[in-house]
Amino acid sequence: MRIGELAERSGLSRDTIRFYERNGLVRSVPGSSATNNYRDYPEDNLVWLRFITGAREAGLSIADLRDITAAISCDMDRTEARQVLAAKIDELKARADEIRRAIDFLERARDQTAGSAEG
Amino acid sequence: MRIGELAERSGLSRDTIRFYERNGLVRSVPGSSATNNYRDYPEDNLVWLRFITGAREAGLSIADLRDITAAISCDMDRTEARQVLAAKIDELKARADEIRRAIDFLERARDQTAGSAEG
DNA sequence: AAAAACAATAGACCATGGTTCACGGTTTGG
DNA sequence: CCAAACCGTGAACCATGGTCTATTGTTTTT
Repeated sequence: MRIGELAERSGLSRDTIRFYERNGLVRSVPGSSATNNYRDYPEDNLVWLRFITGAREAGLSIADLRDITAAISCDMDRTEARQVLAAKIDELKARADEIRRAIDFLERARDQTAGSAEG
Repeated sequence: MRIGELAERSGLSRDTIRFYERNGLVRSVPGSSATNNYRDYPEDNLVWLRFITGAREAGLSIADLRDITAAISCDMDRTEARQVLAAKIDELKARADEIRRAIDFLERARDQTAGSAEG
């Protein structure tokens, strides 16, 4: 599909998709037409962009996602790929821990800010 | 304590602390000297900055933390404060969910990138 | 008392992650 | 056929979250 359709269906803007592509997060192939240089974005980009979007919300950087894309696209040998993925998984787990701590802190603070029906 | 000591003991730079202060994340009071305008940073800023640092790693923005600081500093009435805190807690929980999903995805990808001893 | 360290303020600077704009070419709908 | 919508490219622009650099004045240290 062309970029406009991908944008429409992924909910991202054309510009964001192009930005991701420039940074190695999205892959496309030359389109079939000889009269233009429109690119073709394979269907699986839809699933992929859903992951990317979630991963961005999870706090992974563009650089992180470039590495992950390379690892999953077999741009590197299996050993390296697994190392990259393991490293990002660890990063995410560390972030999850920070979040748990922050939630704890905030819940305690909220509970100390007693309700309006307090004595 | 003065900003240098706070920086030293918190592990943040003076500049970062001043930046946080400008943005309402840190509070200080005028120092006791009449000959300068050095500010005094109460001891509890140490605990507070530890939270701030963790919360930043957890993905809360400066704006989020400004709101949280205001809520916890009783700059607003209890009802509003509890609402703010509840909203930030929800935000963090949503992010935690995204992280779980991303970890799932990456672990599956890692496991499909079979080990070097594969067939 | 003079140098070195520290403080406050203001403004410039930087990286990240997009977004917008200007341009020329292509396709598509009426 | 021709305007509207689409595409690719490149560069400018923007907000966020700091960081660095003067500049000026105040302790501390020697």
